[in-house]
Amino acid sequence: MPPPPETPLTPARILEATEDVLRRYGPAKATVVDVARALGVSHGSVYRHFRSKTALREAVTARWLDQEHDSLSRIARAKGPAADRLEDWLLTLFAAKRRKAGVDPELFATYLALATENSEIAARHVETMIGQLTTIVESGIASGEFTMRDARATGRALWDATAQFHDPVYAPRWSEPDMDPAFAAVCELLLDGLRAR
Amino acid sequence: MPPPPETPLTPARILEATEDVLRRYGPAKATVVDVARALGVSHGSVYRHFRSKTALREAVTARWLDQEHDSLSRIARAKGPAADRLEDWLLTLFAAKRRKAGVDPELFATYLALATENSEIAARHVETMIGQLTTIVESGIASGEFTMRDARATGRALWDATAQFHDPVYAPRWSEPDMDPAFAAVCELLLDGLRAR
DNA sequence: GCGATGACAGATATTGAAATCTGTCATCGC
DNA sequence: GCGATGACAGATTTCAATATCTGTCATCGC
Repeated sequence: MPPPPETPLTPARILEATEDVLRRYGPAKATVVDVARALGVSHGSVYRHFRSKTALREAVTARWLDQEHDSLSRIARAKGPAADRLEDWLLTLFAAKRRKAGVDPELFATYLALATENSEIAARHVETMIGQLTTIVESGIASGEFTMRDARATGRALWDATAQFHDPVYAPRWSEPDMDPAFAAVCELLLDGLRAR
Repeated sequence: MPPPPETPLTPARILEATEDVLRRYGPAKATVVDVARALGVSHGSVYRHFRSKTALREAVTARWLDQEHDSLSRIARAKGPAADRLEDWLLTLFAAKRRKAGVDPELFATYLALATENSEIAARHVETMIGQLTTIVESGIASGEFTMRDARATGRALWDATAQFHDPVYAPRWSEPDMDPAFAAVCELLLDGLRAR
């Protein structure tokens, strides 16, 4: 542990340290005191920037989830047939979640904990995701590919129907061998359903 | 606690007592000693009929899950359009799960525990359910309503896509107000997908 | 003045000793 | 002979004492 460096204590530095601590100890063991120690400050100083330990965890998780949003929203707003973009979007989401669960298990566990507790952050993430699905559905309606009335209800239905492939509670199954065909089958069924309208 | 009645100790009586004990204490607190006490015998006698505590829990849960199978399989094998029967089947399944979660929370918790541990019993239940879905899909193919190649893969996809409405990990959400429209939206989407083929 | 500090109270987690439970089996009584 | 028993070993759970953590705030030093 280095002595306090002369850089000022900022929310960004605290988040960085929190992420490290969470990765090292996991959400069950990581403490605010650990974070302060990693930064070479007292834990009181951390509380100057974040209201509570929960707020810290949420800020880290929000940042972590945001990485995902960018590439997905690019797909959602791209050109081409809505059905193709939808499939691409779902596949990319599934791949990203699977990668995160494997590569960053402790941060993934943090996210799972938030999701289980019905955190505001998790709810917001879901809303963002459904919003992007809705965008794709709307563009499909605009282009005449789809004809349903309520794009948002359809976006939510797509989100619900693919829960197995993005809800963190299912992460333990994502490494099973038959997940890819299962995903493909659900995807195909849903796309057929959309085109039918 | 009545003294040992003169009835012989049978697996059926033990299951009955186990169910009572599970309902009273819940899966976390119920012990084999409790079951034996309820029957007025020593716990060694219970082990004469069931290999382990796990085997007991599984036998109780299997019996409990079987109640569901009958009415569902009647729907699966009934006459009429496959799409209607499928909707009926899914709706009945959802209603049954929701009812059990509310009326019998301790036995439901036992089932949830088994499902979480990847128990053989839970896997068998899933196979039975997918089998019934496959039956409906096959009858739809036979009647010309549907035209997909692989009925079983479709059955599995239907099961996966409706996980939110039957997987016990989602039970806490089943009492939320927007579950019924969400179910209807997913159902409609899936049925459209089937008819499209 | 202002951010940082560390002592503090109450809440939560850890620990280790004691109690209970699971599963086995030699023995009992009918 | 045969199902039932209860003592037993090892695993697991409980419980209470202890330690650590969270969140606050009066005080410090720059």
